[in-house]
Amino acid sequence: MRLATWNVNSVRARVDRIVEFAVRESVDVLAMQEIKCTVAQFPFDAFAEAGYHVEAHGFSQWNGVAIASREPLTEVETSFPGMPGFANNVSGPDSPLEARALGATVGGVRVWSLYVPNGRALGDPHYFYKLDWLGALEQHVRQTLTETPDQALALVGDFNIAPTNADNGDPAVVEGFATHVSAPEREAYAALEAAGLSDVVRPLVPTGYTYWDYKRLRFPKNEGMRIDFILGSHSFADAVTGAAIHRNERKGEAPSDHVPVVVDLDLTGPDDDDRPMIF
DNA sequence: ATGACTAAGCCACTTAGA
Repeated sequence: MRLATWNVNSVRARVDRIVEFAVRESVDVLAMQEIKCTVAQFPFDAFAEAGYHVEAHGFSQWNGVAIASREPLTEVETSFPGMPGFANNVSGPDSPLEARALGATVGGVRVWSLYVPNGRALGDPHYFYKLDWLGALEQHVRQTLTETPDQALALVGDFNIAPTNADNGDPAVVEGFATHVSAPEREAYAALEAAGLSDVVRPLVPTGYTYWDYKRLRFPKNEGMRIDFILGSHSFADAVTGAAIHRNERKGEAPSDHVPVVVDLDLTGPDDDDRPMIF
């Protein structure tokens, strides 16, 4: 199975480009973030013509997540337990939920397409919302992997955190003055790893950014950030056979500011033929 | 000068992204 995640920054503005990529790269499951439309506005037909089922979740022009898959998606959820909402600068369990999470099962893998809140600025209500949101996500991962430790679980998407200084090449994003690189955000990311997940791309693709700001020639100067990740439980990580960051998707006509991140999985499990026969 | 991209909607300005 080939699984990809991509913050597409409006699915309607570049649907042809997205579907062409999925077909060209033989992507089986494509998790998307920032679809920037309602479910009613989603261009399902273009995906269906290319052989993809789609589950989409979006309320408005803001946020929105989706998963396209060649095989049908089951057990679809539009939030994880405890996920806080946000409206009118108030976050918490009583605020309306935003369209930032979509969970579905395919090929035995539980996939979450996630668009972690941006945070806007250090100290902004949205920043505390981001930290609360990540804390609830960690709790969900912890609970899932306590109940079913061998579940192939993947959290994929735009985490809006550069976990190390090497993941930030944008000179405007300065530690101590900007979101994405603050200690609490990095601690929230580390807590996901402590809960039993690992970045399955980094061992195979140690360097490279996944996002470049549209402004100030960030892409030609390669002043980007690595903020889009595929985090997997041990069963998922053990099945990974390859990974890629498709930097070329930042080029050309009307690109997203993010590029796709892809992993290949061998989910057939241990080969019985390799084991000694015991009578 | 801290600005100068992009997308969507109450569409010619505002909000949001990061």
